[in-house]
Amino acid sequence: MEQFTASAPESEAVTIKTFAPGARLIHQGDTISYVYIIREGITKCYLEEDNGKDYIFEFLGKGEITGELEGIKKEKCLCNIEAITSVTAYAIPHRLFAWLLVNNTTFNRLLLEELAVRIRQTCIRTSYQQLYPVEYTLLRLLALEAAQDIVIPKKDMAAYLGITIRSFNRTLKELRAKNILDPQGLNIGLSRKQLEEILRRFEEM
Amino acid sequence: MEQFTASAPESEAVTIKTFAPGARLIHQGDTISYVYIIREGITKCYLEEDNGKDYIFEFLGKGEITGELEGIKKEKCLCNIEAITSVTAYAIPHRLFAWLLVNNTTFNRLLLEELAVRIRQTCIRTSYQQLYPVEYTLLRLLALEAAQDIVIPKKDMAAYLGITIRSFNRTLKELRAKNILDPQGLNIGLSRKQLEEILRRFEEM
DNA sequence: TATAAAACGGGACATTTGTCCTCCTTTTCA
DNA sequence: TGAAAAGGAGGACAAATGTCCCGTTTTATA
Repeated sequence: MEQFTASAPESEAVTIKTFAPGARLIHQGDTISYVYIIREGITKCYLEEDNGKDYIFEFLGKGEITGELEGIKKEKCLCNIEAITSVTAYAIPHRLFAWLLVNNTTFNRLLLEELAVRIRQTCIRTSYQQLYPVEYTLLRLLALEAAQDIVIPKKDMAAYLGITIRSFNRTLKELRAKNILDPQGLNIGLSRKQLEEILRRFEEM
Repeated sequence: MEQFTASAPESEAVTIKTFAPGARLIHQGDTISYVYIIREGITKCYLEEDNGKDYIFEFLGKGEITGELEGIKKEKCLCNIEAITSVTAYAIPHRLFAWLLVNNTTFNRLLLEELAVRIRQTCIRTSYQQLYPVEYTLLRLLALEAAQDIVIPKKDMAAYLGITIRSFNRTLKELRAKNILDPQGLNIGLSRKQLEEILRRFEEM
Protein backbone atom coordinates (compact mmCIF):
# COMPACT_ATOMS: atom_id res chain seq x y z
CA MET A 1 0.00 0.00 0.00
CA GLU A 2 2.73 2.38 0.98
CA GLN A 3 4.24 2.26 -2.47
CA PHE A 4 1.27 4.14 -3.86
CA THR A 5 0.71 6.76 -1.27
CA ALA A 6 4.30 7.93 -0.85
CA SER A 7 3.88 10.77 -3.29
CA ALA A 8 0.26 11.60 -2.52
CA PRO A 9 -1.01 14.78 -0.85
CA GLU A 10 -0.42 14.33 2.84
CA SER A 11 -3.82 15.45 4.02
CA GLU A 12 -5.46 12.30 2.71
CA ALA A 13 -4.18 9.40 4.72
CA VAL A 14 -4.87 5.73 4.30
CA THR A 15 -6.00 4.18 7.55
CA ILE A 16 -6.57 0.64 8.64
CA LYS A 17 -10.03 -0.29 9.87
CA THR A 18 -11.13 -3.40 11.70
CA PHE A 19 -14.49 -5.13 11.40
CA ALA A 20 -15.90 -7.88 13.60
CA PRO A 21 -17.68 -10.82 11.95
CA GLY A 22 -21.11 -9.66 10.82
CA ALA A 23 -20.14 -5.98 10.68
CA ARG A 24 -20.67 -4.18 7.41
CA LEU A 25 -17.90 -2.35 5.60
CA ILE A 26 -20.44 -0.96 3.17
CA HIS A 27 -24.20 -0.55 3.30
CA GLN A 28 -26.24 -0.89 0.13
CA GLY A 29 -27.67 2.47 -0.88
CA ASP A 30 -25.34 4.54 1.26
CA THR A 31 -23.03 7.18 -0.10
CA ILE A 32 -19.57 6.25 1.06
CA SER A 33 -16.32 8.08 1.13
CA TYR A 34 -13.82 5.25 1.23
CA VAL A 35 -12.55 2.57 -1.04
CA TYR A 36 -11.42 -0.50 0.86
CA ILE A 37 -8.72 -3.01 0.14
CA ILE A 38 -9.02 -6.12 2.26
CA ARG A 39 -5.88 -6.76 4.28
CA GLU A 40 -7.06 -9.82 6.16
CA GLY A 41 -10.21 -11.89 6.41
CA ILE A 42 -13.16 -12.74 4.20
CA THR A 43 -16.17 -10.68 3.30
CA LYS A 44 -19.32 -11.33 1.37
CA CYS A 45 -20.59 -8.94 -1.23
CA TYR A 46 -24.35 -9.21 -1.53
CA LEU A 47 -27.44 -7.47 -2.77
CA GLU A 48 -30.64 -7.38 -0.74
CA GLU A 49 -33.74 -7.41 -2.93
CA ASP A 50 -37.00 -5.79 -1.99
CA ASN A 51 -38.54 -9.18 -1.36
CA GLY A 52 -36.06 -9.74 1.44
CA LYS A 53 -33.92 -12.29 -0.34
CA ASP A 54 -30.16 -11.91 -0.63
CA TYR A 55 -27.92 -12.70 -3.53
CA ILE A 56 -24.20 -13.02 -2.89
CA PHE A 57 -22.07 -12.15 -5.90
CA GLU A 58 -18.71 -12.91 -4.55
CA PHE A 59 -16.60 -13.50 -1.52
CA LEU A 60 -13.79 -10.99 -1.29
CA GLY A 61 -10.55 -11.84 0.44
CA LYS A 62 -7.05 -10.60 0.93
CA GLY A 63 -5.88 -8.03 -1.59
CA GLU A 64 -9.28 -7.49 -3.15
CA ILE A 65 -10.83 -4.10 -3.54
CA THR A 66 -14.33 -2.91 -2.85
CA GLY A 67 -16.19 0.37 -3.13
CA GLU A 68 -14.21 1.04 -6.28
CA LEU A 69 -17.29 1.22 -8.49
CA GLU A 70 -18.64 3.96 -6.30
CA GLY A 71 -15.21 5.53 -6.30
CA ILE A 72 -15.15 5.67 -10.08
CA LYS A 73 -18.67 6.86 -10.59
CA LYS A 74 -20.25 8.84 -7.82
CA GLU A 75 -23.18 6.61 -7.13
CA LYS A 76 -24.82 5.06 -4.16
CA CYS A 77 -23.44 1.75 -3.04
CA LEU A 78 -24.66 -1.10 -5.12
CA CYS A 79 -24.36 -3.77 -2.50
CA ASN A 80 -23.51 -4.68 1.05
CA ILE A 81 -20.04 -5.76 2.07
CA GLU A 82 -20.13 -7.73 5.29
CA ALA A 83 -17.31 -9.32 7.23
CA ILE A 84 -17.63 -13.09 7.54
CA THR A 85 -14.49 -13.58 9.57
CA SER A 86 -12.78 -10.79 11.45
CA VAL A 87 -11.55 -8.34 8.83
CA THR A 88 -8.96 -5.61 8.59
CA ALA A 89 -8.92 -3.34 5.58
CA TYR A 90 -7.10 -0.33 4.21
CA ALA A 91 -9.52 2.57 3.96
CA ILE A 92 -8.61 4.89 1.11
CA PRO A 93 -10.40 8.25 1.11
CA HIS A 94 -12.26 8.91 -2.11
CA ARG A 95 -10.23 11.94 -3.01
CA LEU A 96 -7.01 10.03 -2.63
CA PHE A 97 -8.42 7.19 -4.70
CA ALA A 98 -9.34 9.62 -7.46
CA TRP A 99 -5.91 11.21 -7.22
CA LEU A 100 -4.15 7.86 -7.51
CA LEU A 101 -6.25 6.92 -10.48
CA VAL A 102 -5.09 9.95 -12.41
CA ASN A 103 -1.55 10.32 -11.16
CA ASN A 104 -0.32 6.84 -10.56
CA THR A 105 -0.07 4.76 -13.69
CA THR A 106 0.65 1.57 -11.80
CA PHE A 107 -2.37 1.99 -9.59
CA ASN A 108 -4.57 2.78 -12.56
CA ARG A 109 -3.30 -0.29 -14.34
CA LEU A 110 -3.85 -2.55 -11.34
CA LEU A 111 -7.40 -1.36 -10.97
CA LEU A 112 -8.17 -1.90 -14.64
CA GLU A 113 -6.83 -5.41 -14.44
CA GLU A 114 -8.75 -6.10 -11.26
CA LEU A 115 -12.00 -4.97 -12.89
CA ALA A 116 -11.25 -7.00 -15.99
CA VAL A 117 -10.60 -10.12 -13.94
CA ARG A 118 -13.75 -9.57 -11.96
CA ILE A 119 -15.92 -9.25 -15.05
CA ARG A 120 -14.38 -12.40 -16.47
CA GLN A 121 -15.00 -14.38 -13.34
CA THR A 122 -18.53 -13.13 -12.97
CA CYS A 123 -19.32 -14.05 -16.56
CA ILE A 124 -17.91 -17.51 -16.19
CA ARG A 125 -19.70 -18.14 -12.95
CA THR A 126 -23.13 -16.86 -13.96
CA SER A 127 -22.91 -18.88 -17.11
CA TYR A 128 -22.32 -22.20 -15.47
CA GLN A 129 -24.76 -21.44 -12.70
CA GLN A 130 -27.43 -20.99 -15.33
CA LEU A 131 -26.48 -23.92 -17.52
CA TYR A 132 -25.34 -26.67 -15.23
CA PRO A 133 -27.16 -28.56 -12.46
CA VAL A 134 -26.79 -27.46 -8.86
CA GLU A 135 -24.71 -30.51 -8.04
CA TYR A 136 -22.04 -29.18 -10.33
CA THR A 137 -22.02 -25.60 -9.11
CA LEU A 138 -22.07 -26.74 -5.52
CA LEU A 139 -19.08 -28.97 -6.08
CA ARG A 140 -17.18 -26.13 -7.69
CA LEU A 141 -17.92 -23.90 -4.75
CA LEU A 142 -16.79 -26.52 -2.26
CA ALA A 143 -13.61 -27.07 -4.25
CA LEU A 144 -12.95 -23.33 -4.21
CA GLU A 145 -13.57 -23.19 -0.48
CA ALA A 146 -11.15 -26.03 0.14
CA ALA A 147 -8.50 -24.58 -2.17
CA GLN A 148 -8.57 -21.22 -0.43
CA ASP A 149 -8.77 -22.86 2.94
CA ILE A 150 -11.70 -20.78 4.11
CA VAL A 151 -14.98 -21.65 5.78
CA ILE A 152 -18.21 -20.19 4.49
CA PRO A 153 -21.48 -20.66 6.39
CA LYS A 154 -24.05 -22.85 4.69
CA LYS A 155 -26.61 -20.10 4.33
CA ASP A 156 -24.05 -17.94 2.55
CA MET A 157 -23.17 -20.73 0.17
CA ALA A 158 -26.85 -21.17 -0.65
CA ALA A 159 -27.25 -17.43 -1.23
CA TYR A 160 -24.20 -17.53 -3.50
CA LEU A 161 -25.68 -20.35 -5.53
CA GLY A 162 -29.04 -18.64 -5.67
CA ILE A 163 -30.89 -21.53 -4.07
CA THR A 164 -32.67 -22.17 -0.79
CA ILE A 165 -31.03 -23.98 2.10
CA ARG A 166 -33.46 -26.81 1.55
CA SER A 167 -32.13 -27.35 -1.96
CA PHE A 168 -28.62 -26.95 -0.70
CA ASN A 169 -29.06 -29.68 1.90
CA ARG A 170 -30.79 -31.94 -0.56
CA THR A 171 -27.89 -31.65 -2.98
CA LEU A 172 -25.36 -32.29 -0.22
CA LYS A 173 -27.21 -35.47 0.63
CA GLU A 174 -27.13 -36.63 -2.98
CA LEU A 175 -23.41 -35.96 -3.24
CA ARG A 176 -22.86 -37.94 -0.06
CA ALA A 177 -24.94 -40.79 -1.41
CA LYS A 178 -22.63 -40.84 -4.43
CA ASN A 179 -19.58 -40.91 -2.16
CA ILE A 180 -18.37 -37.61 -3.53
CA LEU A 181 -18.66 -35.92 -0.17
CA ASP A 182 -17.69 -37.09 3.30
CA PRO A 183 -20.54 -38.87 5.11
CA GLN A 184 -20.98 -36.15 7.71
CA GLY A 185 -19.19 -32.98 6.73
CA LEU A 186 -18.85 -30.72 3.74
CA ASN A 187 -15.48 -31.99 2.67
CA ILE A 188 -14.82 -33.45 -0.69
CA GLY A 189 -13.83 -37.05 -0.11
CA LEU A 190 -11.92 -37.34 -3.34
CA SER A 191 -8.49 -36.62 -4.71
CA ARG A 192 -7.99 -33.60 -6.93
CA LYS A 193 -7.84 -35.89 -9.95
CA GLN A 194 -11.06 -37.70 -9.13
CA LEU A 195 -12.85 -34.41 -8.55
CA GLU A 196 -11.74 -33.04 -11.89
CA GLU A 197 -12.94 -36.19 -13.57
CA ILE A 198 -16.39 -35.76 -12.02
CA LEU A 199 -16.61 -32.09 -12.95
CA ARG A 200 -15.61 -32.93 -16.50
CA ARG A 201 -18.36 -35.50 -16.74
CA PHE A 202 -20.91 -32.83 -15.83
CA GLU A 203 -19.49 -30.49 -18.40
CA GLU A 204 -19.87 -32.95 -21.19
CA MET A 205 -23.50 -33.77 -20.67
CA MET B 1 -13.48 8.33 -32.25
CA GLU B 2 -11.29 10.80 -34.08
CA GLN B 3 -10.84 12.87 -30.97
CA PHE B 4 -8.77 10.10 -29.38
CA THR B 5 -6.60 9.04 -32.24
CA ALA B 6 -5.53 12.46 -33.46
CA SER B 7 -2.31 12.38 -31.50
CA ALA B 8 -1.62 8.65 -31.77
CA PRO B 9 1.23 7.03 -33.69
CA GLU B 10 0.19 6.99 -37.31
CA SER B 11 1.04 3.42 -38.04
CA GLU B 12 -1.86 2.13 -35.98
CA ALA B 13 -5.05 3.14 -37.70
CA VAL B 14 -8.60 2.66 -36.56
CA THR B 15 -10.68 1.05 -39.30
CA ILE B 16 -14.36 0.43 -39.69
CA LYS B 17 -15.50 -3.13 -40.17
CA THR B 18 -18.87 -4.43 -41.26
CA PHE B 19 -20.53 -7.64 -40.12
CA ALA B 20 -23.62 -9.31 -41.57
CA PRO B 21 -26.25 -10.69 -39.19
CA GLY B 22 -24.95 -13.93 -37.71
CA ALA B 23 -21.29 -13.06 -38.32
CA ARG B 24 -18.97 -13.11 -35.34
CA LEU B 25 -16.87 -10.15 -34.35
CA ILE B 26 -15.09 -12.29 -31.80
CA HIS B 27 -14.73 -16.04 -31.37
CA GLN B 28 -14.56 -17.52 -27.89
CA GLY B 29 -11.07 -18.87 -27.22
CA ASP B 30 -9.37 -16.98 -30.03
CA THR B 31 -6.53 -14.58 -29.54
CA ILE B 32 -7.62 -11.32 -31.10
CA SER B 33 -5.81 -8.19 -32.00
CA TYR B 34 -8.60 -5.64 -32.04
CA VAL B 35 -10.86 -3.95 -29.60
CA TYR B 36 -14.22 -3.04 -31.13
CA ILE B 37 -16.55 -0.18 -30.49
CA ILE B 38 -19.99 -0.72 -31.99
CA ARG B 39 -20.94 2.07 -34.36
CA GLU B 40 -24.26 0.69 -35.51
CA GLY B 41 -26.37 -2.40 -34.88
CA ILE B 42 -26.87 -4.93 -32.10
CA THR B 43 -24.68 -7.81 -31.04
CA LYS B 44 -25.02 -10.58 -28.54
CA CYS B 45 -22.25 -11.47 -26.17
CA TYR B 46 -22.47 -15.12 -25.21
CA LEU B 47 -20.57 -18.02 -23.80
CA GLU B 48 -20.82 -21.52 -25.24
CA GLU B 49 -20.51 -24.19 -22.60
CA ASP B 50 -19.06 -27.61 -23.22
CA ASN B 51 -22.52 -29.14 -23.03
CA GLY B 52 -23.53 -27.12 -26.09
CA LYS B 53 -25.74 -24.65 -24.28
CA ASP B 54 -25.31 -20.91 -24.68
CA TYR B 55 -25.60 -18.20 -22.11
CA ILE B 56 -26.02 -14.62 -23.30
CA PHE B 57 -24.63 -12.04 -20.88
CA GLU B 58 -25.61 -8.94 -22.63
CA PHE B 59 -26.67 -7.33 -25.84
CA LEU B 60 -24.22 -4.70 -26.93
CA GLY B 61 -25.33 -1.76 -29.03
CA LYS B 62 -24.17 1.59 -30.29
CA GLY B 63 -21.21 3.06 -28.44
CA GLU B 64 -20.45 -0.04 -26.44
CA ILE B 65 -17.03 -1.63 -26.37
CA THR B 66 -15.99 -5.23 -26.65
CA GLY B 67 -12.72 -7.10 -26.60
CA GLU B 68 -11.53 -4.67 -23.98
CA LEU B 69 -10.99 -7.35 -21.35
CA GLU B 70 -8.66 -9.13 -23.71
CA GLY B 71 -7.09 -5.78 -24.53
CA ILE B 72 -6.33 -5.12 -20.88
CA LYS B 73 -5.08 -8.54 -20.01
CA LYS B 74 -3.58 -10.61 -22.77
CA GLU B 75 -5.92 -13.54 -22.57
CA LYS B 76 -7.95 -15.60 -24.94
CA CYS B 77 -11.40 -14.32 -25.71
CA LEU B 78 -13.87 -15.09 -23.00
CA CYS B 79 -16.95 -15.15 -25.16
CA ASN B 80 -18.43 -14.86 -28.61
CA ILE B 81 -19.65 -11.58 -30.00
CA GLU B 82 -22.12 -12.13 -32.79
CA ALA B 83 -24.00 -9.61 -34.90
CA ILE B 84 -27.78 -9.86 -34.53
CA THR B 85 -28.56 -7.08 -36.96
CA SER B 86 -26.12 -5.80 -39.53
CA VAL B 87 -23.26 -4.23 -37.59
CA THR B 88 -20.52 -1.72 -38.22
CA ALA B 89 -17.78 -1.25 -35.67
CA TYR B 90 -14.58 0.68 -35.13
CA ALA B 91 -11.69 -1.77 -34.98
CA ILE B 92 -8.93 -0.49 -32.72
CA PRO B 93 -5.62 -2.35 -32.98
CA HIS B 94 -4.44 -3.68 -29.65
CA ARG B 95 -1.30 -1.62 -29.59
CA LEU B 96 -3.23 1.54 -30.20
CA PHE B 97 -5.69 0.56 -27.48
CA ALA B 98 -2.85 0.03 -25.04
CA TRP B 99 -1.31 3.32 -26.08
CA LEU B 100 -4.55 5.22 -25.57
CA LEU B 101 -5.00 3.64 -22.17
CA VAL B 102 -1.69 5.01 -20.98
CA ASN B 103 -1.51 8.29 -22.86
CA ASN B 104 -5.05 9.51 -23.07
CA THR B 105 -6.57 10.34 -19.72
CA THR B 106 -10.04 10.85 -21.16
CA PHE B 107 -10.00 7.49 -22.88
CA ASN B 108 -8.73 5.80 -19.77
CA ARG B 109 -11.46 7.42 -17.74
CA LEU B 110 -14.19 6.47 -20.18
CA LEU B 111 -13.08 2.88 -20.15
CA LEU B 112 -13.00 2.73 -16.37
CA GLU B 113 -16.51 4.12 -16.20
CA GLU B 114 -17.72 1.73 -18.85
CA LEU B 115 -16.34 -1.23 -16.93
CA ALA B 116 -17.84 0.08 -13.70
CA VAL B 117 -21.25 0.47 -15.30
CA ARG B 118 -21.05 -2.97 -16.78
CA ILE B 119 -20.23 -4.61 -13.48
CA ARG B 120 -23.10 -2.76 -11.84
CA GLN B 121 -25.58 -3.81 -14.45
CA THR B 122 -24.41 -7.40 -14.42
CA CYS B 123 -24.73 -7.54 -10.65
CA ILE B 124 -28.21 -6.12 -10.68
CA ARG B 125 -29.40 -8.38 -13.42
CA THR B 126 -27.96 -11.63 -12.09
CA SER B 127 -29.42 -10.84 -8.74
CA TYR B 128 -32.97 -10.44 -9.89
CA GLN B 129 -32.69 -13.32 -12.29
CA GLN B 130 -31.81 -15.52 -9.35
CA LEU B 131 -34.33 -14.15 -6.92
CA TYR B 132 -37.44 -13.31 -8.89
CA PRO B 133 -39.75 -15.51 -10.96
CA VAL B 134 -39.27 -15.78 -14.70
CA GLU B 135 -42.42 -13.76 -15.37
CA TYR B 136 -40.74 -10.79 -13.79
CA THR B 137 -37.39 -11.08 -15.57
CA LEU B 138 -39.09 -11.68 -18.88
CA LEU B 139 -41.20 -8.56 -18.45
CA ARG B 140 -38.14 -6.52 -17.67
CA LEU B 141 -36.41 -7.79 -20.78
CA LEU B 142 -39.42 -7.01 -22.97
CA ALA B 143 -39.63 -3.54 -21.47
CA LEU B 144 -35.94 -3.00 -22.22
CA GLU B 145 -36.41 -4.22 -25.77
CA ALA B 146 -39.33 -1.85 -26.32
CA ALA B 147 -37.51 1.09 -24.74
CA GLN B 148 -34.46 0.64 -26.96
CA ASP B 149 -36.64 -0.06 -29.96
CA ILE B 150 -34.80 -3.20 -30.95
CA VAL B 151 -35.92 -6.69 -31.88
CA ILE B 152 -34.29 -9.69 -30.31
CA PRO B 153 -35.06 -13.21 -31.53
CA LYS B 154 -36.94 -15.40 -29.09
CA LYS B 155 -34.18 -17.96 -28.77
CA ASP B 156 -31.76 -15.21 -27.81
CA MET B 157 -34.11 -13.87 -25.20
CA ALA B 158 -34.42 -17.35 -23.72
CA ALA B 159 -30.64 -17.76 -23.69
CA TYR B 160 -30.34 -14.40 -21.97
CA LEU B 161 -32.82 -15.42 -19.29
CA GLY B 162 -31.09 -18.76 -18.87
CA ILE B 163 -34.21 -20.79 -19.64
CA THR B 164 -35.38 -23.06 -22.45
CA ILE B 165 -37.61 -21.85 -25.25
CA ARG B 166 -40.33 -24.06 -23.87
CA SER B 167 -40.31 -22.18 -20.58
CA PHE B 168 -40.11 -18.92 -22.44
CA ASN B 169 -43.23 -19.71 -24.47
CA ARG B 170 -45.06 -20.94 -21.43
CA THR B 171 -44.37 -17.70 -19.62
CA LEU B 172 -45.46 -15.64 -22.60
CA LYS B 173 -48.75 -17.51 -22.63
CA GLU B 174 -49.28 -16.82 -18.95
CA LEU B 175 -48.57 -13.13 -19.40
CA ARG B 176 -51.05 -13.04 -22.26
CA ALA B 177 -53.66 -14.79 -20.16
CA LYS B 178 -53.20 -12.04 -17.59
CA ASN B 179 -53.63 -9.37 -20.28
CA ILE B 180 -50.16 -8.04 -19.68
CA LEU B 181 -49.02 -8.92 -23.18
CA ASP B 182 -50.74 -8.51 -26.54
CA PRO B 183 -52.81 -11.56 -27.55
CA GLN B 184 -50.51 -12.53 -30.43
CA GLY B 185 -47.24 -10.63 -30.29
CA LEU B 186 -44.53 -9.89 -27.80
CA ASN B 187 -45.62 -6.37 -27.09
CA ILE B 188 -46.50 -5.13 -23.69
CA GLY B 189 -50.15 -4.16 -23.82
CA LEU B 190 -49.92 -1.73 -20.94
CA SER B 191 -48.99 1.84 -20.30
CA ARG B 192 -45.65 2.62 -18.71
CA LYS B 193 -47.41 3.32 -15.41
CA GLN B 194 -49.33 0.07 -15.38
CA LEU B 195 -46.17 -1.88 -16.18
CA GLU B 196 -44.28 -0.29 -13.34
CA GLU B 197 -47.10 -1.12 -10.99
CA ILE B 198 -46.93 -4.77 -12.00
CA LEU B 199 -43.15 -4.95 -11.65
CA ARG B 200 -43.41 -3.36 -8.24
CA ARG B 201 -45.91 -5.96 -7.13
CA PHE B 202 -43.40 -8.68 -8.02
CA GLU B 203 -40.67 -6.93 -6.14
CA GLU B 204 -42.64 -6.77 -2.97
CA MET B 205 -43.54 -10.43 -2.78
C1' DT C 1 -47.28 -23.84 -57.44
C1' DA C 2 -46.45 -28.14 -55.13
C1' DT C 3 -43.74 -30.56 -51.95
C1' DA C 4 -40.19 -31.37 -48.79
C1' DA C 5 -37.73 -29.45 -45.06
C1' DA C 6 -37.28 -26.63 -41.30
C1' DA C 7 -39.14 -23.87 -37.55
C1' DC C 8 -42.60 -23.16 -34.15
C1' DG C 9 -46.08 -24.00 -30.40
C1' DG C 10 -47.72 -26.52 -27.04
C1' DG C 11 -49.40 -31.21 -24.61
C1' DA C 12 -47.85 -34.81 -21.42
C1' DC C 13 -44.78 -36.38 -18.36
C1' DA C 14 -40.25 -36.24 -15.59
C1' DT C 15 -37.18 -33.75 -12.87
C1' DT C 16 -35.86 -30.03 -10.11
C1' DT C 17 -36.64 -26.59 -6.76
C1' DG C 18 -39.40 -24.20 -3.29
C1' DT C 19 -42.66 -24.01 0.72
C1' DC C 20 -44.36 -25.53 4.85
C1' DC C 21 -44.13 -28.04 8.74
C1' DT C 22 -42.35 -31.31 12.18
C1' DC C 23 -38.88 -33.33 14.85
C1' DC C 24 -34.52 -33.27 16.90
C1' DT C 25 -30.30 -31.05 18.52
C1' DT C 26 -27.94 -27.24 20.45
C1' DT C 27 -27.81 -23.07 22.91
C1' DT C 28 -29.18 -19.91 26.43
C1' DC C 29 -30.40 -18.40 30.72
C1' DA C 30 -32.68 -18.59 35.17
C1' DT D 1 -29.31 -28.62 35.84
C1' DG D 2 -33.58 -28.09 33.50
C1' DA D 3 -36.83 -25.63 30.62
C1' DA D 4 -37.52 -22.67 26.92
C1' DA D 5 -35.91 -20.84 22.78
C1' DA D 6 -33.37 -21.02 18.58
C1' DG D 7 -31.40 -23.33 14.78
C1' DG D 8 -30.79 -27.18 11.61
C1' DA D 9 -32.28 -31.39 8.92
C1' DG D 10 -35.35 -33.50 6.21
C1' DG D 11 -40.38 -35.45 4.82
C1' DA D 12 -44.44 -34.32 2.08
C1' DC D 13 -46.54 -31.79 -1.10
C1' DA D 14 -46.78 -27.78 -4.54
C1' DA D 15 -44.92 -25.08 -8.09
C1' DA D 16 -41.64 -24.28 -11.66
C1' DT D 17 -38.80 -25.86 -15.31
C1' DG D 18 -36.96 -29.21 -18.59
C1' DT D 19 -37.44 -33.10 -21.97
C1' DC D 20 -39.64 -35.41 -25.49
C1' DC D 21 -42.71 -35.55 -28.95
C1' DC D 22 -46.38 -34.56 -32.25
C1' DG D 23 -49.17 -31.61 -35.18
C1' DT D 24 -49.27 -27.13 -37.52
C1' DT D 25 -47.25 -23.27 -39.86
C1' DT D 26 -43.73 -21.17 -42.42
C1' DT D 27 -39.87 -21.27 -45.53
C1' DA D 28 -37.17 -22.92 -49.25
C1' DT D 29 -36.68 -25.00 -53.57
C1' DA D 30 -37.49 -27.62 -57.70
